[in-house]
Amino acid sequence: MIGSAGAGDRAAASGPAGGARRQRRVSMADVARRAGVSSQTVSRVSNGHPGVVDTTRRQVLAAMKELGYRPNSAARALKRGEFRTIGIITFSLSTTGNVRTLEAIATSAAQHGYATTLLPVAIPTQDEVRGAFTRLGELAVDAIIVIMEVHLLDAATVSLPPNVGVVVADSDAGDRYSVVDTDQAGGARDAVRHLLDLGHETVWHLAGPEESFAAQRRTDAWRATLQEAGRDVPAPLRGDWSAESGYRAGLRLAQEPHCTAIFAANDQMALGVLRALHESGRTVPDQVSVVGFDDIPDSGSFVPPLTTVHQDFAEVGRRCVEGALRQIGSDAEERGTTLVPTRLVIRRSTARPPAPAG
Amino acid sequence: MIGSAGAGDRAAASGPAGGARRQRRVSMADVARRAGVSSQTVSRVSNGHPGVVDTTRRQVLAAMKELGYRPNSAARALKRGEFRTIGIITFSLSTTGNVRTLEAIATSAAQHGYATTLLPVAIPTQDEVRGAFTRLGELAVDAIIVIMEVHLLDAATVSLPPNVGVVVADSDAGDRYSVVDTDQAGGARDAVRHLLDLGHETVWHLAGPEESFAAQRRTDAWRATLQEAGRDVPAPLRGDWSAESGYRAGLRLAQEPHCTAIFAANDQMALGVLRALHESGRTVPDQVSVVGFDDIPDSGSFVPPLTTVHQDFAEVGRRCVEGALRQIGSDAEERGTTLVPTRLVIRRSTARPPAPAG
DNA sequence: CCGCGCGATGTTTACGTAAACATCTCGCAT
DNA sequence: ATGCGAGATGTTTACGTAAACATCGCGCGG
Repeated sequence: MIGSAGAGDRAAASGPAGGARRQRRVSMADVARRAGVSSQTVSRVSNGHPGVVDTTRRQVLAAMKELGYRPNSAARALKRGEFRTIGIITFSLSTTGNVRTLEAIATSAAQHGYATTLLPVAIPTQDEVRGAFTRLGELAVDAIIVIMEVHLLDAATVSLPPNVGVVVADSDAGDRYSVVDTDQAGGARDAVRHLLDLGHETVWHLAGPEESFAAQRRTDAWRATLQEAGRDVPAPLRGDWSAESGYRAGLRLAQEPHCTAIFAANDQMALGVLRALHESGRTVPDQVSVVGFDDIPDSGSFVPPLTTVHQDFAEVGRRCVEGALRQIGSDAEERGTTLVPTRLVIRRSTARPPAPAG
Repeated sequence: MIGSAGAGDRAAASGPAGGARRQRRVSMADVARRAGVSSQTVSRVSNGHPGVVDTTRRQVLAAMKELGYRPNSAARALKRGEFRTIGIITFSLSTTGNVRTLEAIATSAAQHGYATTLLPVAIPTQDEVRGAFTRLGELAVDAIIVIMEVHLLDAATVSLPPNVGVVVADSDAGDRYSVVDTDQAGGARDAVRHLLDLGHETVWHLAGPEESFAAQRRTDAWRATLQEAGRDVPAPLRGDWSAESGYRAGLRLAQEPHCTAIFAANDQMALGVLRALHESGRTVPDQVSVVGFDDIPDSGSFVPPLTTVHQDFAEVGRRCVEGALRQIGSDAEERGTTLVPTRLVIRRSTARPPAPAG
């Protein structure tokens, strides 16, 4: 109702030309004229400032509605010197973790009255990243959240806009940036201990790609946990996070007669491992136990439902935003790493190892 | 190098205070002073306008570099009346399709020099959607792309900013908006025909949620294809896109003795169906064939690898951006629907039906 | 040899908002 | 009764950019 009335008014005002959509926007001055007040009063109403008597406020609000007034955020940003926007740099959104973190960031930012500008970096080369930062520098953002391996960010650092804070998710650059991350090590340790507690002699590992710090930390914790327990450390296999790479690795693991427990660095690769084991005739969990990492929504529907390490991506996103806003507020750079705890979700892909043959 | 030099200069200029990050930004006036020209000349250089002699241009560029100048996009947007930004309204990013479309949109927009502002709508109520549109109206966007079921958009329409074009993905509102969508009907028809061609008597259907037009269209096409072929149309089951709901439906389908072919409305539900069939002792594809929809990256690693309908989300995203830019350029609203074709990917979850028992 | 014209550059102004400052109008205390 | 102060509202100005308009200088033709 309201909206259409406004539209009607404006169409009428635009004269016989009609249909033109890009006529001048309704400004505070227009509202002020209509309401019979000054534009400053309109501004006060618009921003909820005190010191406007109730009758006046109502008049202004009425005028706003009639005209369909919307604040011009460009002018507002220019005047205030801030954009109320957070920029997000991210790699491809093909991994669940990135997506869920992104979603949480956007949601959390919105709750704080901030918009989010998305800057995907198609190819993870330093040139691409630097380009993204350059574009961000020209963009209207008050802070930047980076969801990516930070070593690709090094060369780009120099072109970082000097006035914006940076928060990095999923990285180890706590010495240079404010980092929010899942407690990869703790999660991996829980996964390995779970398998050892079940009675497995050792745990094989399907690692994520070399360039991922998250993958590296999971691998390190896997190795450390085995060593602490005095177990053999089998050579880890390496995948690229994809189910397909998990499948290939799984085929090889299926050939290892002593392999009774596998810790895959993410759920998608675990999915591939499950398929490979299934096709190789090795049953899960009776002959081989499998643990994943992430707890993606589908993992409860794998065959069998996957025991995995739950990551609280929402919390990661929330803390990223908090960190970004804190930096915006304080004008001071932050450093250091915040870890978000994980939780082991035990389903049906893990069990006690089979009784030793012979 | 360049960046750090600029930072050094500015730190020096800022005097002994040091460390303050939110000093005033370098403006065109600063650059102009440094280069010994007028700010208008700086503007011309900055925007690549002709009519600046080469030596002057070089001086200006040098001054920009020295000072670390970055255009203020707020002022630019205010002056130009456009933001070079596309707003994206989307539901939760839990479905692969939305995510991949989003990614394609952001990438494509960036290639056209446009930024993308993300506006997630947590709860798909009309109030939420309207709120999102209100926020977008205040946001700095030249066009809006909506990735959601459009009927939730109806009530919000009235508060649509009058100057921005709207493109909708995944909807049937071609009469009111410019819509880009996957050819749901064609894909569903291909899936069903594939199963019929294999010799199945009929095809059971696990539909998506009622409120999804995509789901509805897939269901309609499934029914129509069966009817065209003169087959029985079993009552469709309904899921909510999740693997878990697919599992529940799958358990019921496993009880149907005549059910030899299942068309699930998306891959995730198909995953759940596969698990349910497996646990019920019905082998895929020997006893039951299953087809999904989407071709998510993991579907090739399901057990067995899933035959599914591939959606070209990248193309959908690209066309959304093209449509949005066209509307920005022409100041005219567009309507009508653009369909992006699908492709049936045949893997190993489909086969000829088992020979009739007895 | 002078002026015309064009290309290069400078100056003015407006975009819409909101802070800072100015003014105005009451009510209340003296 | 009157003046003072607090609260309500109006006026001025600046944010950084870029269009529109103004000016300057130089080369070339008459």
